[in-house]
Amino acid sequence: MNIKITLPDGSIREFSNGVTGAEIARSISEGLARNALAIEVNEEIWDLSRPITSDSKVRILTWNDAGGKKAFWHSSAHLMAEALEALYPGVKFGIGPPIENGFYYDVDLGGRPFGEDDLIAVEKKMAELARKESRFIRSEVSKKDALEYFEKKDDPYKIELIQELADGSITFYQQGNFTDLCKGPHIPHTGFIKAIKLLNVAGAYWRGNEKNKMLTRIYGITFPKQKDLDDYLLLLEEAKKRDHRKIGKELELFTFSERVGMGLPLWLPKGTILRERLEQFMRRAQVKAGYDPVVTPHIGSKMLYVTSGHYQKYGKDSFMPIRTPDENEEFLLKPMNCPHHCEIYSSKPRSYRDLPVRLAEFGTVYRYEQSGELHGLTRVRGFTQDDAHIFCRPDQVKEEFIKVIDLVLFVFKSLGFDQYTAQISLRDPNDKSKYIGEDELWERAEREIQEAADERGLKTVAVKGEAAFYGPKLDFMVKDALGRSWQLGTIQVDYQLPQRFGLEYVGADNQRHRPVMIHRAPFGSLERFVAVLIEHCAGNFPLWLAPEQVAVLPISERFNAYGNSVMDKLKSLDIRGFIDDRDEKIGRKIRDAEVRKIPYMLIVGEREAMEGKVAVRKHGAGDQGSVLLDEFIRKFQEEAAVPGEG
RNA sequence: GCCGUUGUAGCUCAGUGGUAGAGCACUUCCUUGGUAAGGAAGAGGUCGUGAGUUCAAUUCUCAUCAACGGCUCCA
Repeated sequence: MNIKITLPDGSIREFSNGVTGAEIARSISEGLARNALAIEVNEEIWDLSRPITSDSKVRILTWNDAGGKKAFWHSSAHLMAEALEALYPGVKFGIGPPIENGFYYDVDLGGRPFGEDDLIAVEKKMAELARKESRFIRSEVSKKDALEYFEKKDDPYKIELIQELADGSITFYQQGNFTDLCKGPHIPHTGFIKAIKLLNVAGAYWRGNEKNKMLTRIYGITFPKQKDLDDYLLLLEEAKKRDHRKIGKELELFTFSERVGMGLPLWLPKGTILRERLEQFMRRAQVKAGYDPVVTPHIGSKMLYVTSGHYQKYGKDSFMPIRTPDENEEFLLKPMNCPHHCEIYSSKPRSYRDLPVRLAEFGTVYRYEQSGELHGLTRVRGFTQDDAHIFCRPDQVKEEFIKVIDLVLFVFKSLGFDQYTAQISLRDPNDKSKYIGEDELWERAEREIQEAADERGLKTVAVKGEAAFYGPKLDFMVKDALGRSWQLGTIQVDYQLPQRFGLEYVGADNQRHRPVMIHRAPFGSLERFVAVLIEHCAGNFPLWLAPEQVAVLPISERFNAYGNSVMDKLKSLDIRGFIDDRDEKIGRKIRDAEVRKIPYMLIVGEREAMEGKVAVRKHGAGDQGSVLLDEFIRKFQEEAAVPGEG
């Protein structure tokens, strides 16, 4: 009896019942058969060797498919486990999944320390075992047999896992001398794994629970070709070079001080210029988009947060309240700006004609983050949000969403983030009790967010159950120059705060209505955004953002006077820069300016001084020849224009 | 918060149970040099902080703080 197999191109082929993925691949082409790692069967990923017994829609997966990589790395985790077992008999295994880049395995080495040398030894063993081309053999086992196997092996972690599985759904995979509880899928054999690198070791609690025993987590990555591994290691190196903490130090953008406190960034003069340029850019874009800037204090009465509900939910995780000496009133450092903005909204009666009201503030907020989570500028305890709250009628949500999406995309485009996606976080349809706000409002908002995103051609993934309890949201992810994803801006609908603060407007029907609130922050936080921007452009900021745009470099001290006159002229036009009038040779001055990533160097000597010219050198591009100073300024100002202006 | 690693000059890093060293940066002098490091001299550190062991601690032990790699968390 034959079965019908539908291929990705829509064509349907007949195969005999029990055909395997490997056979289907071979029927398509030898090349595909050689590169095939797994097969997607009706949206499930299977081993290539598993018989298909009913009409199915399939897709052969190779290294170029996410599913193929996943199987590859999952198999690599098993290979690592096999090597570990060979080298350290008695080792016990937790879980070993594939991750975004590679895989890990949590193991219990019985208290034995595990260091660099061990990583290399395991790597070697893995390579040796990979060459054996051991097949990954799937077998279905009964719960009883499964438990028996791991009891004999004395592996408490696997036993715990099996106990939670239903009988009849348990599968083992075996390759070489190693057998593991695993639902698969796996690549055909270990020989595909040609390049192996174990990256690092870290502690991780069994099942992520700190009450449990800490296991040793070994991270690794593998590739089908050595070249791929080399490229990946280069990428890691490049990422290290671009680390915003390193560049931030080198370019004197920001610093931290133990005396000030951890997670509290100090913006140095050059970093402040960068930050203020971004602020100004956003301020102007927001004025154009109909926002009203507001300013609110850094602290607020504890009652404000009791009203907002944040105190109840986060009070124990925030900085302790500040008490006044006389009345013993309590104040909190503000962890967000919305409650203050709600009070601004309710400072006077609002008519439906006034809506939407859009209140924007670069609000600095303070949140107590766990000490282990602090990281450069991306995770800090005090940061400034490019925050705004839109108070609108329910019928305006979609339109406002579209406007915010436009603003966010404008920001991304202006800063060179060409690749982005968005995640729509929706309610968990199985448990609506977790959320506040009326059903119809939710349904409408969720639908309208999707529509708004679609209308703007935004690539979105909708994830159910990820919404905040107070409303659905849209989060933006950008890909940086190295292909890494970062979560930046966010737009959130909120039904809760308007209710808690009793916000109202008078409708056309002369009745009181509750506005909907939209929280949004295109940058997210300036700190985090600057960090991402630094890593994206490797510290080579676009001209309009560069803290130092121009360096004037006199050939010798004899031309310092002319250099100064050039500098004065530039400064009078708000062009940022400095003159390097040190007693150094020109080669040295150029090198120093290049290292500092100054976009333009203006070299001035006898020839330039005579003719009122400057010799232009562009960072990273070299000598551009001499032009009249005015000519340079004209071109410079064109290039340095702030996006969205002029 | 938890586990692990680290902490020496402004930066990057050597080093030692007998109170410290390099390169770059800095200061001064020589040099006035045309597109990525000219030469010389000098200055600079209670070796993260506190305690303990020792005749003697930057070095060994413990505690503490911070950074880093993870885990957990994230309004």
